[in-house]
Amino acid sequence: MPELPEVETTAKILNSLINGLVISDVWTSYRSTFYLGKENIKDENYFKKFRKEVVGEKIEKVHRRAKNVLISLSNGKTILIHMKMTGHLLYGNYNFDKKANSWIPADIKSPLADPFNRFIRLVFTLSNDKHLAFSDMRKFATITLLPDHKSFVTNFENIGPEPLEKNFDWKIFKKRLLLKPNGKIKTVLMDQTIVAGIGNIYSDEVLWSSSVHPERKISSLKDSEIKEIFVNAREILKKGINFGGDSMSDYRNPYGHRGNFQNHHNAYRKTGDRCNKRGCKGVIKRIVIGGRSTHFCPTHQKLFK
DNA sequence: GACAATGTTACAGT
DNA sequence: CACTGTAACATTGT
Repeated sequence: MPELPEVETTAKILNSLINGLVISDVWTSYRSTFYLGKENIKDENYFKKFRKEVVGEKIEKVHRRAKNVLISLSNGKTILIHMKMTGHLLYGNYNFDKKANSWIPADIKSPLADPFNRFIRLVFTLSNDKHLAFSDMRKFATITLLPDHKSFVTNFENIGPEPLEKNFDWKIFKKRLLLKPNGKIKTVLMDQTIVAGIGNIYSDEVLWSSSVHPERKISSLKDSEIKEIFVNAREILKKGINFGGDSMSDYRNPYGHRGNFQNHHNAYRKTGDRCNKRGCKGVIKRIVIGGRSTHFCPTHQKLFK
C-alpha cells in the first residue's frame, strides 16, 4: 500500500472502525516476514509469542508514521505493520475456510472479495466478532511488535520528518535535502531518512508539477526550485489523501474499496502521453533512476537550463 | 517468456 | 570510513 496517502487513508479509516475493540485472536499463514522486536519470526514459537502479547489487549488507536500503520495497544505495546509493495489491511466479516486453510469474506459479493484482496496472510479476530485481515500478494510486508516506548522511539530515529506536519517548512526541507548534496532529487525525495512517506508515484507527480528534472543534483537546485518542490509535495500528498489514495495497482482501503488518485496522474505511468502542462507540447518519457521507473516530461522538466 | 510492479535493505564496489 | 548503485526478497499481471 504503499505511500503516505494510502497508509494515512487506511490508518484513519481503521481508527474509526476498530478503536476501543479488543483483539480476541490472531491467525497467520506465514512466518518468513513476521517480526517480534528485532527477532525474525521464522518458526511457530515466535508467532505464539506475538499472539500471547496481543490477544486480550484493547486497541487504543490506529495511526501512521512514515509508511507504517501503527496499532497502539492498552499494554503499551505497538503493532507496526509495513505494507511494502502490495500489503493492505481490510475490515469486515470473514469465515475460515478449512479446505483452503485461509479466510474468505462472509459475503462473496462484498468488495472484500476483490481479486487483489484474496491474499490473506494475517487475521485479527476482534471483540465484535469482525476481522481485521491483512492481504499481501508479494509477501514483502513485515509485522513487528514494538514492546515499549523506548523501542518505539528507536524504531523511528532514522526516519525523516513528516512532510504534512504543521511546523515542517521549506527551510527544514532544504536542510534535509542537503544531507545528500550529490544525490538525484528523485532518489532523495524517496529516501525515508530524508523525508518520510514519499515513494515512486508521488515523487514523479511532485517533480512534474515543480518542473524539475528527476536527475537534477540536490546541490544544483535553486531555493526557488526547492520551495516549489516543497509546496507541491505537501499539496500533492494532501490531494492523494483527499482522493482516498492511489489504486493503480492493488491498494484498497479497509472497506475493500479503491482510491481514486490514479485517475489524476500527470506523469506516473503516463509514458507516451502528451504532457498535460498548459502550453507544453512535450511527451511523457520513462527512464530508470536508482532502479525505479521514473516518468517525466523532458520538455518542461529540463536537466540543464 | 520477458518484464514490470506503490518498498526496503544487504551487500559489493568506488 | 563514507557514499552509491544494484540485486534480492516472492508473486502476479500484461
